[in-house]
Amino acid sequence: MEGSAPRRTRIQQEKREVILEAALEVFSANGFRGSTIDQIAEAAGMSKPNLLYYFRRKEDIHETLMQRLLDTWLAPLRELDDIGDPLTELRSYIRRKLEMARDFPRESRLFANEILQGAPRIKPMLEGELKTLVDEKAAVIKGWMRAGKIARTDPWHLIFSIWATTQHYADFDVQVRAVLGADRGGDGRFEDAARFLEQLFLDGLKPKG
Amino acid sequence: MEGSAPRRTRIQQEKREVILEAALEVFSANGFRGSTIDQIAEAAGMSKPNLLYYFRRKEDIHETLMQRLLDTWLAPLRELDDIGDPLTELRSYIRRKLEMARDFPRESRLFANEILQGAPRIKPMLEGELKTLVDEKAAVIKGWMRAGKIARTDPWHLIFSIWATTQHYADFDVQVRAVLGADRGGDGRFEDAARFLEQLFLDGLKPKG
DNA sequence: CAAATTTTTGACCGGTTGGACAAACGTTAG
DNA sequence: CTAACGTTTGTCCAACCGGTCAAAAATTTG
Repeated sequence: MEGSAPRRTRIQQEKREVILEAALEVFSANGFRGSTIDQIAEAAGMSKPNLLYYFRRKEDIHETLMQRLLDTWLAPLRELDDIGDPLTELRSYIRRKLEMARDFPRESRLFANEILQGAPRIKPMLEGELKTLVDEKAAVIKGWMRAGKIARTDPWHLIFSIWATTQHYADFDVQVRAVLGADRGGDGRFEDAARFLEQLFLDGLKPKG
Repeated sequence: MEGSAPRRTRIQQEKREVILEAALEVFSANGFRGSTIDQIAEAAGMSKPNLLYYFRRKEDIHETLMQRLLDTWLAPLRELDDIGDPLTELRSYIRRKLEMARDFPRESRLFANEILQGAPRIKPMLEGELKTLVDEKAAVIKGWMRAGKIARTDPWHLIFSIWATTQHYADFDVQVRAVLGADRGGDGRFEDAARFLEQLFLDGLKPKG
């Protein structure tokens, strides 16, 4: 267990926020090893030793960032609710995830970076908390299938596909923009994506008989 | 333009292959900046100066790796053919991409790493060669839609969704395994994924009326 | 064989990086 | 004022990292 939360002055709280904001910017753009304390300190508008007064090690910043991220990151899935129309629930889950990709791309990339490197720092959480949550929601989805509310398929892979398709617009943003080009790669791309994903997940590609 | 290909001895060709194989392993696991020449040299079974005799700079290794990757990486999309049944064509494209995620996960992660960092080294290729290819195939898909062979939707986002869902099994492998757990996270996960994706892309989630 | 060429290595270098530290600075309370 | 406490900075260090270099070892060529 971790000891009780340390007492902090007002300045400490504020400066720590500034540092975390700066670190999110730097880490998500360069990865953990690709980022230097100096870069974060400069982005936070303070000297390196000053930064190290608030976070004693580079890893502490990353760890704090990751802990906060995970809470908000899984919130949409937690909201997936047994009551309410199944198709509507799934549709709004997809929409919420896509909105997060649009509004919090740095968080998405930070997470993607961590997973890509083999999740050295958060593997236990993936196998514990995350797995539990997904299993729980998979059971909910299975219930919908048994009730004939949605087509029978694999709930786990369904969740993976929602993660993959939505986060793609944050993690692979450069590629998406490059391929769509100047005209279609503007702000409208998220609405296009939302329309497409809704159709894909509800109706698939078969032409309407 | 680049000068003509340099003449190379047999040993040079072989050792360069060994180095590239080792570098793929190291780069895909740690990213470019997270990898050291020493790590690659050790994985290749040679000393650092010896490795630098074959590739004069760390970036040269990465560049060579990336050039090779892109050819094989886009091969499945190039094969997407106008002749033949549209749904069958798309189904086998998805299958091929999923097989690549299964058989070449390191290549997938190397690519993902590059894109995540903003594609500093391959952006021109994304905006040029890749965009051209995707636009071309999007036109093919649009033809299928006009002919009523598949449902009308956005071809570009359709391609994105295929990339996202298939590459997810390589790039986010740790997470997939963690969530599926010991029993379902084994070799069978790719077959489960194939079945799921086929159903998703063809029929969507609406229950059969 | 010997000469020429290619390959391998140990030693080294300059720059960067994460982090330590003590001293200085600022603020607040008595 | 002064003492106590929190904050900031300049300096420094050891480890690491990409890359050089000269010289040795191995291989190829004449």
